[in-house]
Amino acid sequence: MSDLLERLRGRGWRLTSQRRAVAEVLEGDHVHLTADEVHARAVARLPEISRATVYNTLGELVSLGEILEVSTDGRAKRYDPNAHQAHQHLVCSGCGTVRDVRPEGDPMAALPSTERFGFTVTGAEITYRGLCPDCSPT
Amino acid sequence: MSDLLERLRGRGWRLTSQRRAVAEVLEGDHVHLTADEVHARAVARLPEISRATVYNTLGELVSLGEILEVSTDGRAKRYDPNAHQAHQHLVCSGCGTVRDVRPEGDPMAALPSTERFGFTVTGAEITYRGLCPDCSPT
DNA sequence: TCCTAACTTGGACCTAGTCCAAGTCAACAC
DNA sequence: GTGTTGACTTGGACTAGGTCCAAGTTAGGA
Repeated sequence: MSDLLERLRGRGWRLTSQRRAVAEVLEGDHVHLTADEVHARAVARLPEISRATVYNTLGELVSLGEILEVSTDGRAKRYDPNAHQAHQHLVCSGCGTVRDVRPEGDPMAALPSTERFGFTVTGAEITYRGLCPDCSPT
Repeated sequence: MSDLLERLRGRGWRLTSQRRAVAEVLEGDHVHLTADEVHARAVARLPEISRATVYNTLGELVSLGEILEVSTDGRAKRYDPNAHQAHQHLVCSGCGTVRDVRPEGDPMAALPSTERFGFTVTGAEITYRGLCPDCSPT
C-alpha cells in the first residue's frame, strides 16, 4: 500500500495525513469496508478526520482505479482495495461477510451476441450468494 | 399479470385497488422500475396511493418471490417482474437502461470448491455492463 | 520562508427507504 | 344487503447513506 501512496504522488496528489490514514485502513486481503467503517478506523488513527474527506478520498481512489466500489446488498457501498487482480465476490446472506473469489473462465464469454441487443459489453460482475461456515445451520 | 393477482388471492391477500395498481405497473418485459417510478405510474392510475403502500406492496411481492429486487448501481433498487425465468442483467453505463439477458451455462458451476471457502453457495447474479446502441460513440 | 492552489472541515442538505398511530375497507358470515 | 373485523392504507416523522459548499488549513514548489 505504500507504493499506492507513491503512485498517487506520481499522479500529482498531495500526500496529506488524511489520505495516508484512509490508504492505511484499506490495506489487506478480503477487505470490504463501508465508507462509515473506513471513517471509524481512520478516526482511530487521526481523530479529527471528517466524513466528507473520507468520502472524497474514497471517490478519488475509485476514479483512479486504485480501489473498487462494490454494492452487495443495496445498502451502503463497500470499498475493495483488490483492484489490480480480476475477481468476483462471494457474499454471506447471513452476516454479510464478503470474500474475493476467482471463478474459472471468462464470464463475458458466456453472453452470446444474440443476447447483447447491440450493446458494447465492457465488463461483468458476479455476486455469488450463500452461507458462510459460521452462518450455516449446524 | 392477472394470474398474479389470482395467485396472491390464493395466498390470502386482500385484493385492494392499490395492490392492483402496483401489479399493473409491473406488467411487461424488461421492466426495471425504481420504487419511486412505480409510485409515479401507480399515481397515474390511482391518484391517492401513498408511497408507503407502494413500498409495502413491492416488499411483499419480493418476499413472495413474485418479483425480484435488483440493485444495479448502488442507488435506488429496481423491481423486476420477470421472476419466473432465470436471467441476468445487462446495464448501460451511459443511461442506466437495463435489459434481461440469458447467458449460456450455469454461472455457479464456474466457482470451484477450492474457491468457496466453506460457504454453501446458493446463487449467482451477473451484471453485465456496457453501452447501449443509443449511448455508443457514433 | 513564503505563497497559493489543493485539500479539509462541519454542517446543511438530499435521496431512498422505514416506521407508526389512526383511519379505511375487502371479504366473510349472516 | 348489512354488519363486523382484522388486514390494509395513509401521511408524516424519522433514519441511513451520501453530497455539497463556503471558510479555514496546509503540502510542497519557488
